[in-house]
Amino acid sequence: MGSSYYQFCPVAKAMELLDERWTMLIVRELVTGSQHFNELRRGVPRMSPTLLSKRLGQLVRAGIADRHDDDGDVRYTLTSAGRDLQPVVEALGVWGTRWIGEIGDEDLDPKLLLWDIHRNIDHDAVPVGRTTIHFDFPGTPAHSRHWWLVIAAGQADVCDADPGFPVTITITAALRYMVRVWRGDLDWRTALRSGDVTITGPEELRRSVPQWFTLSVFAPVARPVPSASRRDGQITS
Amino acid sequence: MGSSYYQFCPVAKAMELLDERWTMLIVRELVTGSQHFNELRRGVPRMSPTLLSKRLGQLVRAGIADRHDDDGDVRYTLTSAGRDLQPVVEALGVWGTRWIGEIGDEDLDPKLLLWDIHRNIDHDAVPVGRTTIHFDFPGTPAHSRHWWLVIAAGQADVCDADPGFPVTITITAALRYMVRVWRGDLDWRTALRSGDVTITGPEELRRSVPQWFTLSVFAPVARPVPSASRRDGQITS
DNA sequence: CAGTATCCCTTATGATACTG
DNA sequence: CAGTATCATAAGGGATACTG
Repeated sequence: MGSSYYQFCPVAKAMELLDERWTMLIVRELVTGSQHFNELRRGVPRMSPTLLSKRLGQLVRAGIADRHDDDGDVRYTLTSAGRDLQPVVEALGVWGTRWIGEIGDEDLDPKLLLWDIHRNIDHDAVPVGRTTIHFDFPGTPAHSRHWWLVIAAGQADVCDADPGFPVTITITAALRYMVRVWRGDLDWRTALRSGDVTITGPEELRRSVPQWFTLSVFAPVARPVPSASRRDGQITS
Repeated sequence: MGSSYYQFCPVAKAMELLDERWTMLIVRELVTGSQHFNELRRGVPRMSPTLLSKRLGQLVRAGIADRHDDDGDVRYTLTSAGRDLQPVVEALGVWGTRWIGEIGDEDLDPKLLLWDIHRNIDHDAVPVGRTTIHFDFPGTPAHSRHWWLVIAAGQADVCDADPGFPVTITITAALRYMVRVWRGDLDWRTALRSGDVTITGPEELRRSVPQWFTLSVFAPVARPVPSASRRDGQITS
């Protein structure tokens, strides 16, 4: 539920609804456009379905989301109040981008990365016809090392098994580097020049590959100047 | 600690640090300028000192706050990362102001209201010399019905007992209405005209009283148009 | 697809009292 | 002033299996 702070301050009233674990991530997913239960789940894979269900119920009761059941086709959408949370999500993302650059190994989830990437393909930049991109993350455990992105007809599908189509382009990179590129911590040019990310395939395509992907919306956020001494860090206690 | 979401998304990384109960309220207090432990406590009176202490430690470890101990004089201040949270606090406050207009009786804490008001006196608007404002909240339990604000020499003090000075002005209102004025849900003019708030004292002063107070920073926030049907509400489950 | 049903268990938090 | 110490309770949340 999010128990009360017993304050009339609007920040407190807002946090009563929003400060529970996972809640803002679900709002983020809804802002991003996910609507179906299992679609939402993919954005918060470590959350149990029970808890997701509970949180969605809370968001509906709070007037932030609506549940539409059109004959078995259930969708969750944001209400106007929910849509108005976008600035909050953005402010959080900007802050997180600026001040939490250190990502732990446990945070590097390839499935989540592919899920993000597939939602942000620039279909106008990708060649017409079917394009199959093979991602190879050396250093990542075998079962999640290889991924395929099949792009066709303005649609993109993620596969964790070889779909069998001829591979157009292969992108090879330690998962961490690919994530850094996605987040905008590292730009394509630098990553490619240093060899931390490698693109394999026909010369004439290779150059345009970076344009196929629209990176994280937070990628363009200006990083703080690395001042004299700063302590970064997660809360560890 | 705020356990991990195991996501590289900056929103998730930010919420790992910020989504624990009370944390954003402490950040709000720090943004507002409170520094001393007991000063911070006044802003979060329902929080136990143990928990406040713990949260402050977490904020320090997270690089959001600094603890300065100058010879026993302990102060907490925001780091540059912490100061950069102001947009987040503001976005939350704006959202809360727009979408959570229904304040429960339990949220109407007169002490908190006076504490807020006293921090936001427009000393240039208040008469020179000593000004004593008596707040009377009929309907509020006897022990917290009467409050005094003593303003002098650019300083304001809150008293829950009669300080004995001659009262310059008395403001009488149900606590709820005074809170609504403070939050900007109700403007002075309307409140005075309807009689929900009454100002007693010398005619020439009465008119200027509203100018003495700078209301909540969120008071000017535009409220959403009250559309056809909307369900407001707290999470109640 | 869209959730429920259980079960367990840590831990977060509230309340209160005390200290250098 | 600036916290610690202690304690007990509730509940929040993780894991897993199951259902119409």
